[in-house]
Amino acid sequence: MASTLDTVINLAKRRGFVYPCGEIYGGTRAAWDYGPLGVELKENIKKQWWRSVVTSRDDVVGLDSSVILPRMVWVASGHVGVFNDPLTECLQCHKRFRADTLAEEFEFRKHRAPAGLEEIPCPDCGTKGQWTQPRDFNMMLKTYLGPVEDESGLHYLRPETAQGIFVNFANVVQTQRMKPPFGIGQTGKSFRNEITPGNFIFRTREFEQMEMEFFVHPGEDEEWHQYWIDERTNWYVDLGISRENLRHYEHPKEKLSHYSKRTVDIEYRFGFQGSDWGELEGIANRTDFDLGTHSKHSGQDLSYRDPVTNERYLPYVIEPAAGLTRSLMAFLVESYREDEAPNTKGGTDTRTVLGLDPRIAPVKAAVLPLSRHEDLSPKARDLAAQLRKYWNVDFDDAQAIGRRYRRQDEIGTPYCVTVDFDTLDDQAVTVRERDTMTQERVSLDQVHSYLAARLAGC
RNA sequence: GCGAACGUAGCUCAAUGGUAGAGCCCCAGCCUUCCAAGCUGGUCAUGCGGGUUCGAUUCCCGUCGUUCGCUCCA
Repeated sequence: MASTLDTVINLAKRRGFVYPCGEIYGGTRAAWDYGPLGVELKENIKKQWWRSVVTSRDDVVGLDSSVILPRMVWVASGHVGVFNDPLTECLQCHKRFRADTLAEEFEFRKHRAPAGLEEIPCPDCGTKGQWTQPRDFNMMLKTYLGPVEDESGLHYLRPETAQGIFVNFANVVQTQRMKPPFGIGQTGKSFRNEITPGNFIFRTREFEQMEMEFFVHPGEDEEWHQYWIDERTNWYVDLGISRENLRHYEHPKEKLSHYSKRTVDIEYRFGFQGSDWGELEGIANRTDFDLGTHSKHSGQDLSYRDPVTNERYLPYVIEPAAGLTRSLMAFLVESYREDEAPNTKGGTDTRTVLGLDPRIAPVKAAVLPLSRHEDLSPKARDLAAQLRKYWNVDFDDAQAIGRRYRRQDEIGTPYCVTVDFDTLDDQAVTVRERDTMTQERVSLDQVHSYLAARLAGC
């Protein structure tokens, strides 16, 4: 019995949401391309995020910074140090460990130092000193700028979009006259050399983020942290994720990232094998770490002076950092359902439906002539062309009408507009709603306003 | 990256050291056709590269990919 997750992955590939990258050459590991429907869904989610976090607020502005930043940015942020893990492997059981923590723990237990790897037994199988040469695993993708491939041209692709925001903090404060509490939002690609990518589009080396850095007075960080945890959770709920499939995960103190004082993840019940839950978004209190470290390394004072109180301080940062492609996967899993629907033979059939919120549905409406007929198809094409000025609209006159409804249900199209033989007389069409399967007769010149009322916010 | 298992149409599954089949999907046609109907016809596959062999999808090697584990995280 295939899990819902498997079924959804299958649907995503079959209907043109997601394709394996470079498939005709055998594919490339953990990279996926977004097909015609996938890119619509992805852009719609991004648009809703941008609207919710940036443009609908007077205290957040947007930004689009470079993927490749000066190398010093990553030295200052700690990524060059922290993302460099020397790993060693037990030759006996092939388990991998960080060489430095292995040595530290061993020394701690034995109360003596320093320990070489040759004295350390494998924590898993106990074999002593059978280790491979420790090798650096740098999580950042490298590239070389300029014609000569040497150290001077070494740059990194960003592992998070956040740093582009921090290094532009002073620019935004100055040019937009922003005062804390305020935020800077950004969406875009990030890159991490994950050791183990997988779970479909859940963990890929190239991925898309929706991040916002919210700068607050150091005394107000904890309230704002909670505010954004609630705000972001509600966003998922508003777009159709049920609360019981969401949970918060509080990072234990000892496992926090190097920059974080407190981090809470919003997790979704994906239904992975092993553990059901997977992270959608991390909401971190990054304190003044980033502005502080960039002040130090750049020599530019990034503190903020309050014009009223004259207080000068380094703002604390609350960061809701969401994975766009992860949420796309969550919306697919959440909206997938199989209904029983009556068929022409008096029995019932299984109807596959993506119950996507109209705001993120890839196709907003499909125009379907009842049959491929010389009087119907052109009329339907005209209507589709009109509606296409406002939304992404499909036209389909192939095969039986019932089959076409089902095809649209499967990709989450909220409305189907059917042109039939009565249309030729009464100048009206049938509008069928996806979830209720109810039908309403709407005159041709009213179709746009009828749909506009129901597709508000799209 | 390492270890293990697995790679046959878009999907689900057959078969075989000697012409690779089916169902579903898809496409075209018929039908004044409102929920995957019917009828007729059609497209599409042994991941890739070597080797053994008269002949390899089948056996062997490599590679790429998938899944699970180690690790990391949006």
